[in-house]
Amino acid sequence: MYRLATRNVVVSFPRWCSLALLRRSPARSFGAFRPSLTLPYRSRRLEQICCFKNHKVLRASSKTTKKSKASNDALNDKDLSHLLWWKERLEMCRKPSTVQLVKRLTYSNLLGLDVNLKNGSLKEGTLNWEMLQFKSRFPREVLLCRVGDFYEAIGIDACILVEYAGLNPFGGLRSESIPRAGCPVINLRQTLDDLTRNGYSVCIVEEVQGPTQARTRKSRFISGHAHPGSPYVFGLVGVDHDLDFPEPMPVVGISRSASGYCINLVLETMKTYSSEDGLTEEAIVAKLRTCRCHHLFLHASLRNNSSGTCRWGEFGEGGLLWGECSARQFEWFEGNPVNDLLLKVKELYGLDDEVTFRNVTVSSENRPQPLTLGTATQIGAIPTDGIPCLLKVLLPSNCSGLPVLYIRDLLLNPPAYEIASAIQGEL
DNA sequence: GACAGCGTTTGTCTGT
DNA sequence: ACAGACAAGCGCTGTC
Repeated sequence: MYRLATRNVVVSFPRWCSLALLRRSPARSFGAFRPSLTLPYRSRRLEQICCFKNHKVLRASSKTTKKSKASNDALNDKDLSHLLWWKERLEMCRKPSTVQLVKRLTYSNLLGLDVNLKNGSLKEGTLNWEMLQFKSRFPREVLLCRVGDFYEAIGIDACILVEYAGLNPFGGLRSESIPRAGCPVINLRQTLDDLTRNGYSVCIVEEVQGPTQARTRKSRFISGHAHPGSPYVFGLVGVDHDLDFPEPMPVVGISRSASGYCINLVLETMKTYSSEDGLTEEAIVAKLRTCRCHHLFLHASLRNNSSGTCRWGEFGEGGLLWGECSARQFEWFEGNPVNDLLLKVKELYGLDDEVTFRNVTVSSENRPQPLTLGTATQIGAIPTDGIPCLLKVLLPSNCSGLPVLYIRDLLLNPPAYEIASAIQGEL
């Protein structure tokens, strides 16, 4: 018995390692992304890792331990950062059924599958293994895999589906199987809307249509992605049905420069980016509050305040921006505020390094400064309790959608005088 | 190896 | 009118 346990300790080390590292994650952390977990750091945690008791692993047979090892071989530092990212999101799940499902996860592979549970096999050639390959290509997207008349998700993705798409777990909560959930093909649009509305990107895997040889699985391929502000199109647009394209949601990066605060907006769908520098803290908070962003990245330069404490938000400076950001999900990034943000976007959307983004920054010469938060609030350009909404007064009651956003954007970011005159002339 | 059973959602059918 | 069974396609599991 002792020999078996000892053997499990050695063989299962990678799994324990990842689990122990994940357990160090604080209960509440604003920066979802952490720099790579370095090897020296791993060494320092070795003692804790070896003392970490996982009775489930100790109970496992040598056969299942072998399965665990197989699923861990490919787990690297980057995968760990992705798993940390998912773990933080899963900790926010509140539905009782989701909470129960999350307990069945192990963070030893990108899908969070416990290979010791029923249907948890990651053996090469199985559907789970194939889904893991797809997941590793887009680790921060929810993976929906077409299986017959359903789109199915397993592990972490199934938990997200249950929490945000209102689906029921496969086999209910009594099942001793891995978390699984799915929606019928006809409900894909609704499910994608639910996920993207909650800020998640989705990777959709289709199966090749047509007959297959007996006792062989269908071939599958990634047919597309759905992002917040960028709908999934493949197979959803019919001859008699128009797809409603929402306003694109940018990835936003905020940094500090010698001339003030800087905001960089990247639109993946358009492959464009724009930068605005020299903003006051109030102006950048106003921009943040009026911009629905897909992902928010904060540059390390924000942490180096003039007090020299490296504690952002302390002693007032940056406090307003900190208050705005701390209520949101964000990640820290370092390096060049533009180039490294673009790298993050490529990583996020699974784009090749060769993909280029066009700079569409509009020159701020001869252009009025954008409204500060205080002004925008007082005139009712930003919805505020007790202050009438200016846009509702200016525009007809039946006016909604893009026109409202356009006018609001004009108010918050006044164009150059000649452009403003031209717009006035047209009206 | 062959085969039955199971299962996400939802519309349809059947029985009470 | 209502409740329950069933089907859809696929892959996995368990049994023989």
